[in-house]
Amino acid sequence: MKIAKVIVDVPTMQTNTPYSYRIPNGLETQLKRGMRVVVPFGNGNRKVEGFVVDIEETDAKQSPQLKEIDRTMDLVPVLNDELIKLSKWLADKTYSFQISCLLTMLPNAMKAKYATYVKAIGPIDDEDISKKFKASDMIPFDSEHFDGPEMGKLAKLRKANKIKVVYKVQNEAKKKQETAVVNQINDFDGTQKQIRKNATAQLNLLEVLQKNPKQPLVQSHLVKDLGISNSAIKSFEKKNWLKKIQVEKYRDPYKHEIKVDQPKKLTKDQEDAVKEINRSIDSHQNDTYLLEGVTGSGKTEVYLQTIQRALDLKETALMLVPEISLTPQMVNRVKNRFGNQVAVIHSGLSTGEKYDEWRRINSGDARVVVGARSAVFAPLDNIGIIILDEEHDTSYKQDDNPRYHTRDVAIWRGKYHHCPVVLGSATPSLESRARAGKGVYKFLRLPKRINQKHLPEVSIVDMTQEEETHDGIFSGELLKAIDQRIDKNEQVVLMLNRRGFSSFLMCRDCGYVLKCPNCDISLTLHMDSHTMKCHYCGFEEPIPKYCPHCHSKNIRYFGTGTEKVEKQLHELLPKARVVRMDVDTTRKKGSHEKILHEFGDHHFDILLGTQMIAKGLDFPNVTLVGVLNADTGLDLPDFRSSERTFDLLTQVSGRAGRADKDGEVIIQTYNPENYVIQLAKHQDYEAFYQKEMQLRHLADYSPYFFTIKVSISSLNEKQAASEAYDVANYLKGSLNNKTIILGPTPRPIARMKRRYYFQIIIKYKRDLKLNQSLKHVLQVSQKEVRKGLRIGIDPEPVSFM
DNA sequence: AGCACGCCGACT
DNA sequence: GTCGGCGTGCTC
Repeated sequence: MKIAKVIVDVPTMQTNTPYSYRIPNGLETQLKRGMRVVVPFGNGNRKVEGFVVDIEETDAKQSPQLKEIDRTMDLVPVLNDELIKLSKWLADKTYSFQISCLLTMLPNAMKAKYATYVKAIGPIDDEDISKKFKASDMIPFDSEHFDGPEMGKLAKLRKANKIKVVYKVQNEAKKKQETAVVNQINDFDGTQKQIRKNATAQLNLLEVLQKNPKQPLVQSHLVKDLGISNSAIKSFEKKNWLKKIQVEKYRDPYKHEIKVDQPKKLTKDQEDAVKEINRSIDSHQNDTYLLEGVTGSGKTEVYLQTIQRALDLKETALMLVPEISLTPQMVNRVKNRFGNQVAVIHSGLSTGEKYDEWRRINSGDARVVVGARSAVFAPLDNIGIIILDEEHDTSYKQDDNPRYHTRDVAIWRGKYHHCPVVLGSATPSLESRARAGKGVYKFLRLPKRINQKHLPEVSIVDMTQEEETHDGIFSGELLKAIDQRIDKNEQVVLMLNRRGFSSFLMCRDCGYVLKCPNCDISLTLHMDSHTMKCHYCGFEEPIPKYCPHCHSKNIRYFGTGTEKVEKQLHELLPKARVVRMDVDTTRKKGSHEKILHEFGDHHFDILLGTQMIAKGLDFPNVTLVGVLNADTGLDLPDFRSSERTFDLLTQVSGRAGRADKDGEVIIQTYNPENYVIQLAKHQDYEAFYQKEMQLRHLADYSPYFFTIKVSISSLNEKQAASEAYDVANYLKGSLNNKTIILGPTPRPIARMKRRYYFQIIIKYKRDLKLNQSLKHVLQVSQKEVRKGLRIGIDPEPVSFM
C-alpha cells in the first residue's frame, strides 16, 4: 500500500515533522511528491493544507489506522525534489518550521487561506441564532456575522451538538483565464467551398485556422490584432468548425519591445573572469567566485555573458539582485539580451503577476530568472549558473522566519546543481572577502573602470569647522558646488543618511521627547500627513501644540528629514528644481520609476533622497553627489555599522560622473578623521578591509566568529527577563567553553509593539552542541510560549537593534 | 494552532 | 455535587 508523508500547515515545534496519510482510491497514480493536499488533522473536522514530501510503499498491516488525504490542491507538483530537500535543510539551519520554508518558496498567491464556518446540525432553540441559520446553514464564523454574546451562545450550542464548526481550505491563486478557439476542421479545402465568397471575415478566419491547426488561438488576439469578427467565430462554432476553450492567461508586467542587445566587447579583466567562470560551467564544477569590481567596471556584462554560456548548454540561470536595484534599466538590459525566456520577480509586481512569472518558470518557459531575495527559490531545473549581485547587500537576509540568507541558499543550490555561484560586489562583505582570501571562494577582480574612466574626486567637509551650516544641513562648500552645477545645466544627487536617525519633537523647556506609547523610540515627524508616526508599529497622532509634559508652547523639531532638507533647499536655492525620493514619496506602485524617469529627463536639477538612491542609478548628467550627513550610521550598536557606512558612501560616490563628464563627490561629516570616512574618500576597499578585519579580530566578531542572536519577548517584562536568564544560563552550561555568550540584555530598542525584548548574542567558532542546544531551548520554552512568550533564533543576524 | 482531557476552586 | 477556569498533551 502506498502512503504519503505530509508536512502540515501547523507551524509549531511539535508538529514540525511529516505525518503519514493513506492515499485515496483514484489518486494513487496522480499524487506526486511536491503537491499540496488538504488533510484532516486533529480531532473534529479540522482540515489543513499540507505538502507531500514523500510517497512510500508500506505494509497495510504496519499502518493500520491512517487517515486519508482529503483532496489535492494541485494537478502538477508545485515544488520539485530539490526544493523539498532544500526546505528541510533550511528549516534546520534557520531554526524554523519546515512548513514555513515550504511556504516561502511559493508565490503569495498560492498560499492557502483558511475559513471557519459554523454549520447547523440540530434544532436550535435560541431565536437570534436560529434566525441567522434560516438563510443558510453555513455561516462564516467571524465578528462580522456574530457579536460577542452570540459567540458565547455558539460555544454552548456546539457543546450541545446543535451546530458544528467546519474548516475550509481555500486556494487563493486564480489563474486568469481567457477564451481561445481550437480548430476542428480536417478538410480545409472542403470547408472553404461551404463559405460564401464574399464572407471575407470567415475566409480570413479559415486561413488563420489552417495556419495554426493544432494550437489554441486566443479570441481577443484574433479580434483585436487580426481583425476577425466575433460573429465569424460564432458561426464557425455553430458549424462545429472550432470549439472554444479556456486557457491560462499570463499577465506581462514588463511588456516592452525587445531590442536586440549584442554582447559587448570585453576588457582583458572581464574576459579573464568570463573564461574562468565559463570553465566551471562547462565542467559542472561547483565553484563559488567572488567577483570584486569597482563601480563601472562592467560586472553586469560578465554576468550576461556567463548566463549566455549556460543557456548555450541548454541549462538555466538564476540572477539575484537587491530589491532596490531592480530598476527597469537593469531589467531591460537582461530582457534585451535574452528575450522572452527571462522571468522577473520583484516586489513591484502584483500578487497575480508574481504568480504568472512563477508559473512560467515552473513550466520551463522561462529559463533565466532575475529577481530579489525570494527569487532564490525559483523552481528552475538544471541550473547552469547562479549570480548574486551586490552580494554584501543586507536586503539578502530575511528578517522574519525563516531567517535565511540568500547567499547561503544560492550556494546550497549551486552544490545541488554542480554549477558555479558568482558573488559580485564593489564592496564585498567582509565574510566573503575573507573567504576569497583563504581560497574558499575563487577571487576574481575587475579593478579598472571600463573606458579608462577614473573614479570621481571625493572631498570631505568638516562640519565642525563650518561657520554657517544652515541648521547643520548644508555647508557653504556644498551649496556653492550645487549652485555651479545648476548654472552649468548639470544635475545633482543629494543623499541624507537616515540610518539610526530621524526627526523628533522635543520640548525646549523641560526636555520632554515625544515617544511612542507602544515602543521605546521617539515618534517621527511627518509633514505630509501632519502627524507624528512610529516607524516600528505604525502608531500615529496629530502634532501636539503644547508639550504634553509641562504644557509649554516651546516645543520644536530636532533632526533632519528629507522634507526639512527640501524646504531648506527651496529657501537657499530657489531656482533649483528638487525632487524628493524616500519611503513617503515612493509608497505608491510605480512612483519609484516615475521619479527616476522624470529626473533622467531633466525635469529636476536635484534628486534628494535616502539610502534608496545609492544603488544602481546611472544618470550621465549627474556630476555632483553630496552626502549630507555621512556619520549618522557610525555610532549604532551594531558591529557592522562601519561596514555599512563604508558601503553606502562608496556606492553613492559611484553615482557621480558615469558618462563622459567627470564627477565630484562632497561628503559632509562631523568625524572627518574617522577611518571609515577617510577610506571612503579614497574609495580604497582593500585598505578598509584590512583595517576592519583587525577591529573585528580584536572584538571577536564575524568573520572570526559566527554570531547567533536569540531574542526573547513578551508583553510581560518579567516573563521575558526571567526566561532570557534561564536560556542564557542553560546555554552557558551546555555550550563549548570557547563559545562566548553575551547577555541577556534588553535590546537597544527594548520595547516594540508593547512587547519587551531581551537578547542573547552567541559568538562561536565551532560548537558541535550548538544546534542541538538551541533546539532544546526552543523545545523547553514551549510552556512559556503558550503564555505569550516569543523566542526567535537568528543565525548571522544583520541587525542588532 | 485547535481541541480534549483532567485537575482544582467556586457556586447553585 | 457540577460548572468552568486553566495547564498539558496530541494531532498521521
